[in-house]
Amino acid sequence: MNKRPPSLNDVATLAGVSTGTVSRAISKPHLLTEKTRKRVFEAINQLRYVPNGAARALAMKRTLTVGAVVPRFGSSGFSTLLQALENELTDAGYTLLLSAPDHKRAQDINPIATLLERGVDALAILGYEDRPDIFTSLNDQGVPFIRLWAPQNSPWPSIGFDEHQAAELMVDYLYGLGHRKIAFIGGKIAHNERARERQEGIMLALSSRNMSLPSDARIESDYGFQEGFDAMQQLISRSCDFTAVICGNDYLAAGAISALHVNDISVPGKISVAGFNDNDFSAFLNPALTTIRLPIEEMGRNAAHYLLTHLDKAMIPLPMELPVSLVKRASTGPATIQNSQAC
Amino acid sequence: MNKRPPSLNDVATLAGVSTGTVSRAISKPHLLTEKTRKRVFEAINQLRYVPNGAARALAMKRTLTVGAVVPRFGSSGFSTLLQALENELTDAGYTLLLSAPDHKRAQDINPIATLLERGVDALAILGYEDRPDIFTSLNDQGVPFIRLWAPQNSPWPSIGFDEHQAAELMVDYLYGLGHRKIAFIGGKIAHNERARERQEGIMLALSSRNMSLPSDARIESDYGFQEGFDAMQQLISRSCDFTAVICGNDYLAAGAISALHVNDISVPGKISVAGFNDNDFSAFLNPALTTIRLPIEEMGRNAAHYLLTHLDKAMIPLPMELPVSLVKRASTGPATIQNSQAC
DNA sequence: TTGTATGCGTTATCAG
DNA sequence: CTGATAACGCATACAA
Repeated sequence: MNKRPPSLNDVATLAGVSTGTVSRAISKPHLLTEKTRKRVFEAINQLRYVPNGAARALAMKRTLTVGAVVPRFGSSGFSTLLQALENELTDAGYTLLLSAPDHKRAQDINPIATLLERGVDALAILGYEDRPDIFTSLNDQGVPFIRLWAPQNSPWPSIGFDEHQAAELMVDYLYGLGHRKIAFIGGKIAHNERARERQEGIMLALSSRNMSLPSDARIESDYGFQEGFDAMQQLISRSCDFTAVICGNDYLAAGAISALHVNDISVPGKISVAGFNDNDFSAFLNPALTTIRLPIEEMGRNAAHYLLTHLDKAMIPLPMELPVSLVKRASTGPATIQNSQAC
Repeated sequence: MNKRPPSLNDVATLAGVSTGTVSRAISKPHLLTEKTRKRVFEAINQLRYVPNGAARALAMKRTLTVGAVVPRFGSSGFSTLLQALENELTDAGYTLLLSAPDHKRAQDINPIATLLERGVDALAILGYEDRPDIFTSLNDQGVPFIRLWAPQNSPWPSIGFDEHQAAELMVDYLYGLGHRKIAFIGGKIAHNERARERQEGIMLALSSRNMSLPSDARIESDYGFQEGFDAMQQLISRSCDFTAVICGNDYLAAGAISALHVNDISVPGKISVAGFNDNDFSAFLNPALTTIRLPIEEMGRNAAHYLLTHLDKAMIPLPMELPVSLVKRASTGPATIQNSQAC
């Protein structure tokens, strides 16, 4: 017979005080006499009392929980982002409710609705570029939220960085090294705003330096080591005369480098490889690779700060005079070139 | 002025029915007349009603939420594991509450307590090898839980795989290739049960084949690309005469391979590299690397199934006659050798 | 099939 | 400083 876990009431009885006192002992200890406080905590420990979050949430109308929805996070830069977000939230006493349905499931269910039902005080959302109605709706409902890794032009509270600038940085760097024929292995842009912006940025940067990206020097593929390997094999077999390759993310880059090695093409001696660094930097610093360090952790931290600020505001019983849609775009540090030390 | 979000009551009034009816319309639609059901849902849509999870949880004594605690998950195999767990739980209508404090924070706070307060129906726990009291306590409290990636000998409901067997597989494979001098770059074993088991397994497998691991052929380092690179540089400079290297995880392996390349040592021509594959397989299949495919996703799926089964049991108003501590160890498929196709 | 009433465990308000 | 007591929003047993 599962005996019901101890409640505030049980603690109160054991300590010989009222429930109100126990509640205060937990949330506002300074309001109690040394003596009663001690009595209460003794009872709490004795019973191994654990507060019931649901009841608290119901009474306080706050759950101390923040929801995050991202498209998949196993092995992608998203996990780094989420980790940073989680760290900051935890420090502030919040917990992260996660929804990361992979592609197939994303259509069936509505992760945001699920999170809202569970009761989150705020939301961090990655993706949904094609669903502006969702943000409007959240705004109408007064749910604090922020878009993660968002496109530059988002009308909603967003955090992100300038992918175009990152692309420019990269092209600049290679140009400075003397490269005039540059190939590009990018991610699929169909349903990926980030991949799209990256490609766009590359094209712009190239053309502004009077270079072009012939179609046989460009490959669009899924992010992945094997895909990068295959793509590079293709590029080689096409024998167009590039001297540098830009890769849409670091998995592609790592794969590409391997392919070059296998073909006995020295890197960066004969061909330079540069890549956007979606994933954890320290774990992936390939000495043969020039990497654009993207401010991903900063993004997570800033997102958390924005949300927490917003939540604290909400705690003060004042109407939030700032319409969410006008909140200034939070910003991260700029992307920077990361030179490998080993080459 | 934040107008209070619509409640069951509001819906009921608008639809001209009672709260009980609305409640049933949502959870047990089949019990209602076509007509009233329709009326109710119209009201729901009109008001954009979203059920209040806290209230529901309070009334039902279940939160439809599962907590997971892992030590850090940005860029590690843990993210793959969590993704698999999340997928399965989502399909079953559950949501994942995540706690992944990095090392520093793990000491300050108690993630498990936090999760329990938030109200989770069950827990999936990775780590805590040195805190048996925690599991005892959870068991006493009747909280369904499972240990993830657990050591073989855990007395609690656990899921994991045989690291020794994986190590043996690896050594076997290299032995079959003719290697007799094998080096090992492993993770730090101090606070990492998995790293410890891996090293142990390697040692056992080697000695059972009359090979040894001289101390200058063994390096213990943090998991990471750069660390693997550095470790391999060291091994090379020590000029001991190994012909193969086993790496504790794939970051180390990737770094090691890079170092070999930089030193113009052909892989696997001159030196073979093999590594445990903690991370997402498809993203990391390095053609120059022989990899032990670890059943990580299976682990996540099985963990979810175990928990869900346990939860369903709990839904049936029967006492759980099975003491948790005697539940059979769930198992995953065996680890398998993954040959690279490109070499 | 639907309505009514009570309980779930806390917090918060208001007296004392 | 502490004790009653009324919400909080929903599920459910029971009554109609």
